[in-house]
Amino acid sequence: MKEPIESLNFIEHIIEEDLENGFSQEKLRFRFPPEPNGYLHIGHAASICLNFGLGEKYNAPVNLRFDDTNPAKEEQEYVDAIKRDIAWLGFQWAQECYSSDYFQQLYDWAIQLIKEGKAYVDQQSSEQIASQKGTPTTAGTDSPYRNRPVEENLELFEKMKNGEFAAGSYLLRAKIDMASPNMHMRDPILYRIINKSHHRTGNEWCIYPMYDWAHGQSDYVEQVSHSLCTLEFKAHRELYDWYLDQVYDPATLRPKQREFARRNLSYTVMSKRKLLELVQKNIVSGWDDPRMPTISGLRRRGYTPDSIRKFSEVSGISKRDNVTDVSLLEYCIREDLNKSATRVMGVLNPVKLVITNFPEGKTEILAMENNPEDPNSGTHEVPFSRELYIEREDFREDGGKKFFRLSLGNEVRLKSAYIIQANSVVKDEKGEIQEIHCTYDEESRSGSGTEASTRKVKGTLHWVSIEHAFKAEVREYDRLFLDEAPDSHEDKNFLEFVNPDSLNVIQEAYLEPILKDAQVGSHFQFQRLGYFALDPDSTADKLVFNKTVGLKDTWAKQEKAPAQNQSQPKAPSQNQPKKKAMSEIQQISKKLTNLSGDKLETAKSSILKLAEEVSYEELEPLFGTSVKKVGTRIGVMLALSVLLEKGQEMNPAIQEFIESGKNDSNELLKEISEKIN
RNA sequence: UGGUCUAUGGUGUAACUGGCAACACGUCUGAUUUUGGUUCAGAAGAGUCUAGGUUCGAGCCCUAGUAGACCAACCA
Repeated sequence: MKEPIESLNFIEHIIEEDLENGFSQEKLRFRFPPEPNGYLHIGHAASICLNFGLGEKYNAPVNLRFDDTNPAKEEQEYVDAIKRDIAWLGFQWAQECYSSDYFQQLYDWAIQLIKEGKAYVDQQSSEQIASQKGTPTTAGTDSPYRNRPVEENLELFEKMKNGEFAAGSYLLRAKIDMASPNMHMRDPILYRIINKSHHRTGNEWCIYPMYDWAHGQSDYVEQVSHSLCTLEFKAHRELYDWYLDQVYDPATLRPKQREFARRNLSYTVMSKRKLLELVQKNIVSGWDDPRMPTISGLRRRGYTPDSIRKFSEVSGISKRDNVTDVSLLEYCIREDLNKSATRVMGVLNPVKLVITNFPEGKTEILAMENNPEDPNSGTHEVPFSRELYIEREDFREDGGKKFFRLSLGNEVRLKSAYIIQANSVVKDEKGEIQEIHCTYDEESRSGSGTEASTRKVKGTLHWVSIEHAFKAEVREYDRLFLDEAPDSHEDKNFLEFVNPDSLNVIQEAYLEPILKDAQVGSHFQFQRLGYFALDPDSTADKLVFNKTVGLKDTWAKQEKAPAQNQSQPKAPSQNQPKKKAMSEIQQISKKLTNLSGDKLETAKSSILKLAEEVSYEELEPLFGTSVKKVGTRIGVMLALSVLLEKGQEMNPAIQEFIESGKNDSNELLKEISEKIN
């Protein structure tokens, strides 16, 4: 047996390489650096799992560092929420740090920069500075204050710090290169004046460092070895390094910034600004609305920490743009909950079922398995009686062959109870079914071991006893957006894609008695329906359950399929533009050399057919197809033969292509080329 | 239009110093099943954006294209 080689992501490759080059493992140190201006989402989970995962893997400390350099946006509420979420995910940070812890050090370094002539105080308006900055394609121009004497800079900066100037009136800028192709190097701002109270430093400061100045230096102070961030900071790296150069002491560790792609999830948005907008416009109930891709939303929805960590693990880390399918996230939570969730029964859309041969007033207590996946999970008691609720969708007067549920004259099993047969229905004046009357087989009780109890029946239904069930609210969720990538449309605002039916509230679901004791944080499988968790909105009088995710439902898929075919014909060709024919030929041709027998023949004939719609102008460029792509050359040769038959005149290019075909080592290509003339 | 980055089945990721393109989700069969769930067995689906080149051999190296992303906040 070969050990499967552990596959590393590119960050791990970098670390391994560093280690091989002599970097000592004890010096490895990471950090997760959120700005406390919003809640963490599933995209952050990727970064959290990356950094803390690396910490676990290499036994290295990981700091939680709040990047709190902007008192105008940041709040303690977010700090608390972020800490709660990371802890909930099961990670422990080595130290809780704040960029604001380093304000004094940062200030001292700034003074040093000024003294070295590497920073100056500017006093222009933001418009002036912006216009001097140039554009990505044109160089910027120097500020008139760029060469202010050191002494004057020192004096002004001192006054900035002392609060002698109005907000926005003065700035400290690094003196780098106004002509750099990297916009971030065009004399970036180090400090601005903000007259706001900071959540940690209060009114101690009125000048605040910018991200670039604070971030890299914070990494340095903490001696973070690998500073991982998302791709949009790639362009900042040059500045990160420049700042570091100014303060770096070779006796210490020098942090390195590396960038990876942020994780996107289909049918949702992943930017704090947009999530905030959903909250502020009351499109959702809050940051922790179960439809939100936030950690707190997922938690409330019923996702487990393990499922989110698993999702991050299987999603991986890379540098390309991505939109991960939500089905992967759903797979992760189903997999986790299948192993652990207690099985219970609840009916969401009830119809009354009367067992006419069951004694009136009698209650039978049945045992139901807590979890068939776990033999040690035991059973719990479920009351059974003459009048039950089952799901309305589980009955059809005439179900047909593929309907494995209850229909007139047919038998099904009631889960953990008896086998019943439907006999008649009672309808109201509108024709809607009010009651289903059935009879049960007294000998068939589940687990009784009788022959009748092991009888094969068409299906098994979940149910609740009307007398014993209690009412609860159930909230079902669908994707928040109808578009796979709602914020990827230049011409449309993401809010246009909000799914109006993302929340479905069932006021009166009927649940088995054991669920009265449900706790927030525990997970249940409502048999045949999905996984559910108690919502914190629950009160003693009224419980509220959130549907975390449905069970896989191949029946629903089957039922939907024919309808979809009607409304959305996915058939290509026909009304497609002509250009498609050529690319379709290329598509088919590619795999030609893998085919044989009938498959090869059908491929060839479809190429011949498609060739009817191809013009010589489209075909000719493909004569140059490289020799190793035999399949494509065969396809092109076939198409050529059709054109020639249709009267295409011979020319040197064609001649040459055919000759090359005749001399090819591939038999099929040879054969076709020779057939042409 | 300048700079930087990225391109591998429908989706997300692998493929170590070039050596039969792998895994997971999804999709489709079939078996098992007191959940149309789970589990099990299997299948389809990519010549790695295009065109050249180097090489015995290229997803990987080189050249030129193409497409997408990011960069001009006193945000992070």
